[in-house]
Amino acid sequence: MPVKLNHSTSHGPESAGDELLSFFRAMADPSRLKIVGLLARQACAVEQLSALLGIGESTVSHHLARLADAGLVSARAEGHYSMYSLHLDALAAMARRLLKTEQLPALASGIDHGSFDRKVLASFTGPDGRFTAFPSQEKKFLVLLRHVLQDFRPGVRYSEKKVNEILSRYSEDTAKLRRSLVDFGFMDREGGGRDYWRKDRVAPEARIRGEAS
Amino acid sequence: MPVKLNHSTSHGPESAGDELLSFFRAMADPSRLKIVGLLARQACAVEQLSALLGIGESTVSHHLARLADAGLVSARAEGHYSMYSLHLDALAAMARRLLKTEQLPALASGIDHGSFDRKVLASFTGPDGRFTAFPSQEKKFLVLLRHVLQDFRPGVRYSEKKVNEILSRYSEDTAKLRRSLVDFGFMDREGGGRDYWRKDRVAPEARIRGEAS
DNA sequence: AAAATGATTCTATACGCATCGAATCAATTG
DNA sequence: CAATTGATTCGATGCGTATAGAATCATTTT
Repeated sequence: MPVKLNHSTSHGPESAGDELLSFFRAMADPSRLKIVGLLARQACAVEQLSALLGIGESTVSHHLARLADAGLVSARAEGHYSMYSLHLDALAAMARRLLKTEQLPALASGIDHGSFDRKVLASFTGPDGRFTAFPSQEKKFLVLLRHVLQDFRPGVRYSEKKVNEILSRYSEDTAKLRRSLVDFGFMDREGGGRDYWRKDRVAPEARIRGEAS
Repeated sequence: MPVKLNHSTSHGPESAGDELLSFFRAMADPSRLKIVGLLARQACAVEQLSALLGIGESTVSHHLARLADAGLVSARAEGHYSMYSLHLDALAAMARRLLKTEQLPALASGIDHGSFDRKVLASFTGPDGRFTAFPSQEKKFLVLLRHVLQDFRPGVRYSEKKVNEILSRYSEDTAKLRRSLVDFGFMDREGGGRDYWRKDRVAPEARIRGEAS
């Protein structure tokens, strides 16, 4: 008897795509696809499906159990037989999920979006925290810039001397870092370089704290 | 470089569900589902996906090749990178297919719908072609009735004597066969059993030939 | 009650494939 | 040109699972 399991009982970090995953795995088999096709026309018993597909009854039973786990079919006893029927609504629900493209990124939930940055930083910083080199790839260079930017507080004005002091923690080439921070829009300046400040690229509530280093 | 293959070039008995099958198999993996989720937001390079997913670059390359085979992603060279992007339209096309329930039975194309009948006949007929027993299951008994019905021509009237003669090829219990043929609507009769004829359950063009056995 | 039958479970077995590491390729940077 | 780097391919390994057959269970028929 196929166990009915749904209602993800929240006993762990159930990813948003887990339901979709079991759905796809249930459909990712030629025999099961044919079973779905046959059950779409009419409910069938195991024996009949076995004859139609040309595979053993035990195999069919196994496939049906798998489809039932995904909530796609269910059996009801009818006389001596157990007739399996397709749940068209469940199938349609999954299909509609795929059409809502705006919530497709939820499939990537549980992804650590900082892991790439961390990997890049690990490659280009020594054990003292200073940069060993500047990556040639712009995408990775931006990672370094965002990293040094964290030493500047939003809403605080820094003199060029102070900026260089902070940047010198990471590299001797403070000029390149300073210029790049402005070029890529991470910082802005006034008076031809007298004052620098971090441009607001951060969530509003993070601006409350006004401390300077 | 992922090869672009579509337009099923009709080089064989391509089952209607083959496209769907490769689609499902492409999506039936947790890593690939996450890749789809990430690419739904923005195009990515292999290196970045590898870092985000925490799996090797070679593995990611393999997964992307699989998704590309299913027509779900494609790569375009951008500088030194090859940026992979998602084909939202292909994904939507598959989803819409699942919603058209009336053509779901096409998934079972290539199924021999007579195999069940043949199996039943083989179980209940001896080498001489006569029935060894009557199946107790109604569904199987109907198979036998349809079988003997083929010895009667549409549009021809048979006397009860002639009917019994034909039925006696299969079983001594001609009365049960004759009565069942009428009860289940395969044949009709007139004059309280004087004349019998096959009821028209067959395609119209098959009625043209009027021969009697 | 005994026999038959449809279905499920159990046990192997074999194939597919996800994964990694190494080798290779291609393009860029120095 | 040499070195680096991103990407792909290749070889090997381990896990998952599709499948068949035997055993078991439950129901029905005789």
